[in-house]
Amino acid sequence: MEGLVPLAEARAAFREELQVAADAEAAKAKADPAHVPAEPRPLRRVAGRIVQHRDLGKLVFVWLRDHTGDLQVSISKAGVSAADFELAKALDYGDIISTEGPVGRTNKGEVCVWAKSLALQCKSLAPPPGKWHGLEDAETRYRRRYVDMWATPRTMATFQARSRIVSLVRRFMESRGFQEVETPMMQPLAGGAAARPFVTRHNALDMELFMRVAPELYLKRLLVGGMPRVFEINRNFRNEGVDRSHNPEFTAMEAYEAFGDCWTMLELTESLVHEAAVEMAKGREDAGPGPALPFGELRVNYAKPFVRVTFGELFERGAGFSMFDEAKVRAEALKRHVADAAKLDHWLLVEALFEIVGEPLIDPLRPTFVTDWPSAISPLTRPRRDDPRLCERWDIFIAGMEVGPAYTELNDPDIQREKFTQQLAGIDDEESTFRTLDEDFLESLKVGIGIDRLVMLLTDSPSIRDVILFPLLKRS
RNA sequence: GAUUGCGUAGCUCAGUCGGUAGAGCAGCCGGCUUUUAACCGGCAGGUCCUGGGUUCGAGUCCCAGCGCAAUCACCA
Repeated sequence: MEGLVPLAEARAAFREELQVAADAEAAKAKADPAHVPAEPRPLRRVAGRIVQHRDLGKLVFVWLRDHTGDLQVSISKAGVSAADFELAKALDYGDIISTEGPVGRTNKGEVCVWAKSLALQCKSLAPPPGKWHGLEDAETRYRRRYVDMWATPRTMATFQARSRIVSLVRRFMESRGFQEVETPMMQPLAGGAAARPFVTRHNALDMELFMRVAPELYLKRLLVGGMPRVFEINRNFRNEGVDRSHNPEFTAMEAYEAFGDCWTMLELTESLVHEAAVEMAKGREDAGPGPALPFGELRVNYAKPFVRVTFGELFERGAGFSMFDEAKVRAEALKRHVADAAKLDHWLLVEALFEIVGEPLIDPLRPTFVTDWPSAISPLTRPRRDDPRLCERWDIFIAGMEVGPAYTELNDPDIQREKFTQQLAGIDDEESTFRTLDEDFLESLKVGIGIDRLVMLLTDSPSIRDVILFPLLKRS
């Protein structure tokens, strides 16, 4: 601790009446480049964490950082008390100080608060990570996010963007007449999606419980109970693998509307994603018209309308033959070494082939709705009246990622049960355990949007761990 | 779960053919009143991820384990 301000001194400097009159960004805006501050120049009181410290002898420059950005403060020996100047020289990276003084500029034009006084608010005891590399080690960034947040400005910006997006989604859904609800995270049966659940248990009730894989079953019950339009923004938990676009817990917005159809939900999703992109494009120099936002090497254009293409058309373009041609589908599946191709049902082969030959044809630069999925692989979805082989379901793909599905819920209990059982016949036992039959029926339409993936796309984040504050890691 | 890569100072990284553990920044001491990765002089700083093995000698080669990353599988 040599050279550091003694703890007792730091504690003495901690003043409860701290008043932050203006944050760093406000002070900077006050000092418009063209504007010469009138005398007497306005005093600003600012506080922040020190991210630069240059001691020139009788003049000390520091940069303060808060959630809005960085601001320079200059402390001259002649401008402050002897004690304050000693403090200024002893400051370390990571310390939090408050200071007060007139806003001005340095000879080099840098906006700057010329300190008249300063106070240490919080002493940093641990050496911070590098001042210009930021924190680059992924493991440290995820495990010690609170360090990453101030050491890496982009991290702070990403999570501020996430808050804005979630807020926008909530306001958007409310403006469309949807009511926000909360449904159980711990469920006696994990239903609503074909996924492996986490198992937990309630001791007093001596009861096995599952962390939900989807809110679907409960949201539908709310429709049965008389709420016509509901949505929930909350976590789902799936006991599956982890990769760049999968975290064991993830946030989804799921919405249900009674008596709607899936084409109105398509328009709603299109507008929602578009508006979120417009919000993110604000004040961004790298955003183009549309708006177009960068995602890695791509520039995704969110201009309305989004691309619409049918499942069958994509399949046929990729495979070279119709998905209804059972012989060709089977031959192609065998040729491409689809797992268990000999045993699987025709439509499960179509589904597998679609992923191989169809999905790659989707333009990653344009949000794309893939519509009219085969009924046989969507057992809970209402078939189209004009062609019952197809159903009222779409999925939206952006930059090669599946962001969310929507479908019209089947409301005939007998047909549903029959198709469900039928589909299970083509699936191995372990997986079928976790497909739970839905017992509540009402005509409705559903949409689910993966919030994490949407945030990834709109903030140009390559990994889902970059948009989740505390992603799951193994114990170190 | 499988494959591949990575793990060296607080941070970012070098480390050659197996031969005394290195740099920049951060830290400490000194100097400097307009710096923008400030600069100048000096000092200090190591469980080379962990455990075995080969060798006269291992950061380096071999085996096992742990963690992270990418790809694949599962899934959204």
